[in-house]
Amino acid sequence: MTQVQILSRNQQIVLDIIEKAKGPLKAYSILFNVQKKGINAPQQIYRALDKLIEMGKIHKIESKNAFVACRSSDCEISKATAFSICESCEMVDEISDAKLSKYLSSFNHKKGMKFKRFNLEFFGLCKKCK
Amino acid sequence: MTQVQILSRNQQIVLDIIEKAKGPLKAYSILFNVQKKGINAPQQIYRALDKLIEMGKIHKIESKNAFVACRSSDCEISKATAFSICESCEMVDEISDAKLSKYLSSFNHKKGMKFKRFNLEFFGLCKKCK
DNA sequence: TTAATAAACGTTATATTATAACACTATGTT
DNA sequence: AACATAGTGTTATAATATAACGTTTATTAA
Ligand SMILES: [Zn+2]
Ligand SMILES: [Zn+2]
Ligand SMILES: [Zn+2]
Ligand SMILES: [Zn+2]
Repeated sequence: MTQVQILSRNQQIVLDIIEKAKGPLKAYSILFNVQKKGINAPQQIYRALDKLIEMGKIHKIESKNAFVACRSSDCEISKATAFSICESCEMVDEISDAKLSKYLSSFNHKKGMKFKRFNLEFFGLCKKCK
Repeated sequence: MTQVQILSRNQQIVLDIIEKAKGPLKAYSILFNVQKKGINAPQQIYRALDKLIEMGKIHKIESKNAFVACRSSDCEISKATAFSICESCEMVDEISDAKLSKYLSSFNHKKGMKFKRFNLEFFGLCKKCK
């Protein structure tokens, strides 16, 4: 019974912007885009971002300090994320590959760690930029 | 014929600190540690860090904005990096697993990207913290 | 060896990313 | 109503990173 998540006003505003964007968005660029809607401070953005990440609605691209909407509906609360990132045009694409995900999820480091989560970022040139 | 890399003064100072550290170091914590050696500005740290990363002597842990020394001598110029990160004690351990590395290096995203590089970060609890 | 080129350095200033702290408001439960 | 929880708005500040400029040192090649 997956309950429909109800978003707060600010969360919805921030999510809308990220979902409409063609590429990853930075927190302060989101902020500038929503000032007309009465959001004035970074805190309001970062709070919304945190919650949206928790819910798995968006992901943070760590190497870019930027945020993208989750495109894979089966992406279980951001526990296993993979992205391809173009080093030329900055395009980011979420990778949903069941085999990859399974392979990594079952990977256990020898030294005694049991992983709860991973994030994988591939870098290269996209089709367009190649 | 792998030539011995000669490091500049500042690069050597920064590398020494990172290599001696038990865990990942932040740029500004490196800075505070080397002020006695006459390094006064963030630029000097960041420049050294950039070069050391290029050389594959250190890696950046993207999710922490912190830097660790490379422990795997065969880590080819930071093209294929994987880490395990403890969410409790902040410990970071570089993973050298030939199979994993091979698997990921040969992974090609469907949408036409040919990857040059990847970075993988696993999160969980280390032996000690479990 | 000297001129040219590239790499590293030192410094000041500034941009970018992120969090702390506090008072207030809305919402749902007992 | 009393309480707890989540969200909001705001001001201030911390932490991370780069721009720009001029100088110095090392490397190369004429
Ligand atoms: Zn996702
Ligand atoms: Zn591209
Ligand atoms: Zn390495
Ligand atoms: Zn630990």
